[in-house]
Amino acid sequence: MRRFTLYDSMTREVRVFAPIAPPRVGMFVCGLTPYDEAHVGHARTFVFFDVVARALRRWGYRVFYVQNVTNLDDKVIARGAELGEEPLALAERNFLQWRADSERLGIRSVGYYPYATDYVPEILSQIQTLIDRGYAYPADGSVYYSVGKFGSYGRLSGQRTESLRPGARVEVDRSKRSPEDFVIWKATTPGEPSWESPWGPGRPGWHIEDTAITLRLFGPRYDLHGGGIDLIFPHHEAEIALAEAATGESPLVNYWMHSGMLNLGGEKMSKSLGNVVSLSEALDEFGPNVLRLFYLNAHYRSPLDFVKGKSLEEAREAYARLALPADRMAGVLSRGSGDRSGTELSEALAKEAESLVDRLDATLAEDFNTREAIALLFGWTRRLVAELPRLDSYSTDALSDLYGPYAWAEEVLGLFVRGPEERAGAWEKLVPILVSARARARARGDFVEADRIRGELAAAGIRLEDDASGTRWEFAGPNP
RNA sequence: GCCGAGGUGGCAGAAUGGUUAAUGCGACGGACUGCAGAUCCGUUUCCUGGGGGUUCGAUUCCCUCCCUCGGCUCCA
Repeated sequence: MRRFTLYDSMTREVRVFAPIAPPRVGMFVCGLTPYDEAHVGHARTFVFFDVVARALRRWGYRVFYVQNVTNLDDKVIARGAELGEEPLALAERNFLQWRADSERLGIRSVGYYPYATDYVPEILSQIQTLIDRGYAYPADGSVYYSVGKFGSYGRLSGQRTESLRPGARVEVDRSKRSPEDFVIWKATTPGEPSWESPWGPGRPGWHIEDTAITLRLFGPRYDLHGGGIDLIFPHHEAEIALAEAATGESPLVNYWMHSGMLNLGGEKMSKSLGNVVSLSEALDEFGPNVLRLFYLNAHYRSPLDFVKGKSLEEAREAYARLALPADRMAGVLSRGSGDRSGTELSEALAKEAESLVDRLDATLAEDFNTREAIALLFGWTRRLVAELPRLDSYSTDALSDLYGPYAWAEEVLGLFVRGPEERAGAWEKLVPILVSARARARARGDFVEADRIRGELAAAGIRLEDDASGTRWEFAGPNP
């Protein structure tokens, strides 16, 4: 297992990671509330934690990555009412859309997506325990957590309850004994999905679902908890209070990681501000590689600015440059069947490729510095551009060695993902026929015909490039 | 008001107690081209929000102020 460090939001310092029961790592990240489509801001967080899980696995840890789904809450119910859709069905629909999008984005590291509503028995028993221990009280059919009872409340966020502004953004609930208390079981009104409970029909509050899930799956303590930085208060604070009060064990989580927000024009991207760009939309236009490069091109804790019509366009240019040698090599390797003989790599270059992979791991192992890793990859691309003209002459082994740093990025960063059509055989046979027809047209000076062929191919997503050695072709546009 | 994260070139965005402060985008000039594109070569740019302190030396550590963003009880 490789040693690595990460910034722990609880201690506010960079710490060496040590799992409770190596090589196993329990990792929990707060997922979506699927009351609507996911947007490019959500995806930043999940791409980052995907990289964390990928890296840990590469480094020898056995990661069980759980990401919950808040498939029922006020927003889901409200949106359902708006659309005339059953709340749970609405959540299911949006969640499946999210799964499809995250699949396209290359997020495949999550082992389990538990639904909040599948953990109602665990939630009810945790609530009972909290009541028995004096940390929670029923009122008007709901149950509230008594924040004042939990001594270390506020440790993660640095918030002191006395300095909070009750009702700053959310209306104060009159059934609470104290304004900082939060609901863990919510009495339902007729027509809403509900479960029987000792306190009457109701549904789970937001904060408690996560601890019910992690207590069940990981036990009272686990290794890593992640989420957007906007969740620190109150959500993560509440998780700590709920779990530690219920189990009597501390700390609930050994390492807290929070990723920065994606801002749009300096503001947080959110539905209420109406400045969202949906993830599906962005994927359709730019593909996963461009999006991932854009996200990972900043440090995960920094706020990142998203400028519509600019950010992803820039990332697309940058990706095109970064991927040029990688795509060429992948093309050469996939076209041939079996091992090709050819020029072998000079020892110096082979060594360079190998040591670069080490440096990439080392860079990422320092609090997941994806930006530095990408800068190193650009360096490799610069290095290989010189090899471009003679790429075809290298042996399979040599090409694999040269591809090493890109393979690393593919494994850990999820870049250089290629879609199935790039491997589809038909194009490989048909495009060269058209390319040679165009070459003949050019040779006899019929540029109208030559440009027509190039134009038609471009429309079909095939880009032609002429250089000294002839005409190359490749797939243009976003990779799916 | 309180808590937290940030403030680096035209833009995005890294890093470091000490030579030219990375990388990418953009722009400009040149090579190449039937044209285009890609590519190559070259040029272009920040003394790191303001002030003070520590130090031989700070952009980096400390203090203070300003600004931006997030949170302040169901936001990734």
